[in-house]
Amino acid sequence: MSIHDNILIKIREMKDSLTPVEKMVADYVLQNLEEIPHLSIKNLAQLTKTSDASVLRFCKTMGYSGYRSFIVSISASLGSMEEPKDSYTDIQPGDDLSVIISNTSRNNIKSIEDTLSVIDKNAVDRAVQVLRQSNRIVFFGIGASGLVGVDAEQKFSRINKMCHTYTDRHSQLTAATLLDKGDVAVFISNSGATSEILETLEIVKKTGATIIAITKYNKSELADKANIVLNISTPEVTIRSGAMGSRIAMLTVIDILFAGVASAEYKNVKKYLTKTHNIIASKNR
Amino acid sequence: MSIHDNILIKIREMKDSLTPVEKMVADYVLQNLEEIPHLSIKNLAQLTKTSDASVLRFCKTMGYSGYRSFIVSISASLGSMEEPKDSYTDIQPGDDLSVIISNTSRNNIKSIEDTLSVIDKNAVDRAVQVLRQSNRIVFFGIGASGLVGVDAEQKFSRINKMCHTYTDRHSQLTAATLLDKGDVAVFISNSGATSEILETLEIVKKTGATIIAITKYNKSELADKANIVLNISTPEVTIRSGAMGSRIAMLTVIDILFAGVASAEYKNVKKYLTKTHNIIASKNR
DNA sequence: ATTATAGTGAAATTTAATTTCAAAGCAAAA
DNA sequence: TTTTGCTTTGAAATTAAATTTCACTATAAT
Repeated sequence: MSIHDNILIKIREMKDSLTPVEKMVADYVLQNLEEIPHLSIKNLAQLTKTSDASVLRFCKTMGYSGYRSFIVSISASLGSMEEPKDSYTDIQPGDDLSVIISNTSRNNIKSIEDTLSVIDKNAVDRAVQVLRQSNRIVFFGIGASGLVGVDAEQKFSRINKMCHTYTDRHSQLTAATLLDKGDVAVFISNSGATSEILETLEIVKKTGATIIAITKYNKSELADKANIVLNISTPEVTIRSGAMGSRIAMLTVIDILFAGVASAEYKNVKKYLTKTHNIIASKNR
Repeated sequence: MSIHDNILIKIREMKDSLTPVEKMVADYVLQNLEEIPHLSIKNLAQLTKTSDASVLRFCKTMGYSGYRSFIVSISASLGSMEEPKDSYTDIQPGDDLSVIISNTSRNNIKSIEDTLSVIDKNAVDRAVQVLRQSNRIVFFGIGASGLVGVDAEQKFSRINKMCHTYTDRHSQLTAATLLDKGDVAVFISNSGATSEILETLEIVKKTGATIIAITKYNKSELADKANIVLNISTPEVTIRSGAMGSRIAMLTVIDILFAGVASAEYKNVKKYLTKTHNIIASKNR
């Protein structure tokens, strides 16, 4: 039994196959995880209104060799439970460079981690289906989000998907008008409230194209009107530091979509990827 | 004493103020961390060729109330030690979507973490100085790296730095010719061997502008010829999945440079950031 | 040389963990 | 309904572990 198995999960899983008294112990343990390691078996028996023999039986049933190794395992699980994640840390004036380096990196990492935890797997699934079946894909994004769109275009082009990115109001409006039922419009906007994006959104709505939104986890007009919403989590420290985290999260969502499509259509996609990779490699000799 | 204090560190710190016998125990514990939680105090006394009383004294000296709570703390520390980080994982055809989601995210996270560990703080320091003192900054990158350059341009523009990005061979060559002593050229290239980039590099070399390279940790012509090299670490699974990780690492390096410059010049920079933020916000009402 | 003092382990004591066993509960069979 | 066999349970007995006490040793200071 590995040290990294979380005991909480294990207890919950086993709970159904426990005897009534064992279940009482299980419940108490789950409710009072933190204090368990400091209790003696007798203490725990009293607290659960059972007997020490029953507590020990519980430990054995859970697969431990005795009370001691049960305690050890609980402690390890407690230790591995993520410590209260430090929140995003804005860069302060005059910060030491090594602090800047580590904070910046950590913020970016956290942005990915948090996105992973808010993203709706089901929505990703639908998005991948829609992208696969689409005639063509257009990406809409302004500013930093526009860059994410360009990145997406580069990726999806490599597997021979018809796609294009529009990064300014004018071309977005034009492109939006020309969309059709079988098309997919991917809107990329952290706030979900960028005025240009909303303008374009209105027009796309009328065309019947499927709308995918990549936007922060929050109510927004964009999120409301999209057919599929892919949420990202982003640091709230963007004001001074210039929207650093959100691109990273957005790019990760793009990566996921791309990987989802590429993996599902691997047979076809493989030859494209090899070809596009080779041409670039040969040019770089 | 928090559960999240790492005991290894604590023992090492205290080691000097321990008695000889206690030190023997400390050494054994450090050498055999994993097995300690399963030993009784008598076992440990035998293994360290001391007595149970001494082992207990050791625990007390370390600040624990007894052997039991010492064990609990060791277990917690063991639990919190990061499990062996899995390496980059390529996406396989037909992978389950949730696997794709988590692998993609993890690869991106790992790319940042690894970059953090290979990056040379000193080089970053010099890069920040150079960027601050420069008349203007130009970014050179092709393809995905070009996007990173554009991102950098967006950022540095916001703090009123003269800068521009060139993403194709033609405009790069043109811009390179016009560089001067006080200028900085930032080359962004994962391989460090992109032919267009090397062409441009030759020209920049002659102008006397300072050359910063953002490139993977490896020998390369670019790394050789640059004045300052900022290394990134990138997954080696790029062939099929389309250079996913490296952008993220590159963007993080850009973030670091930007934060470094912005933090050092905070007084001036603050008003720019506020202004640029406000104008965008007001437009989005 | 003598006296503190800190460090140590053996033995004694206390406490905790484990095992054993008999009683209680309960369901299926007679 | 009663009997039988099985499971569950806690009290008591046993064993093991942790803690305390205390006397001995070595070393440094007087």
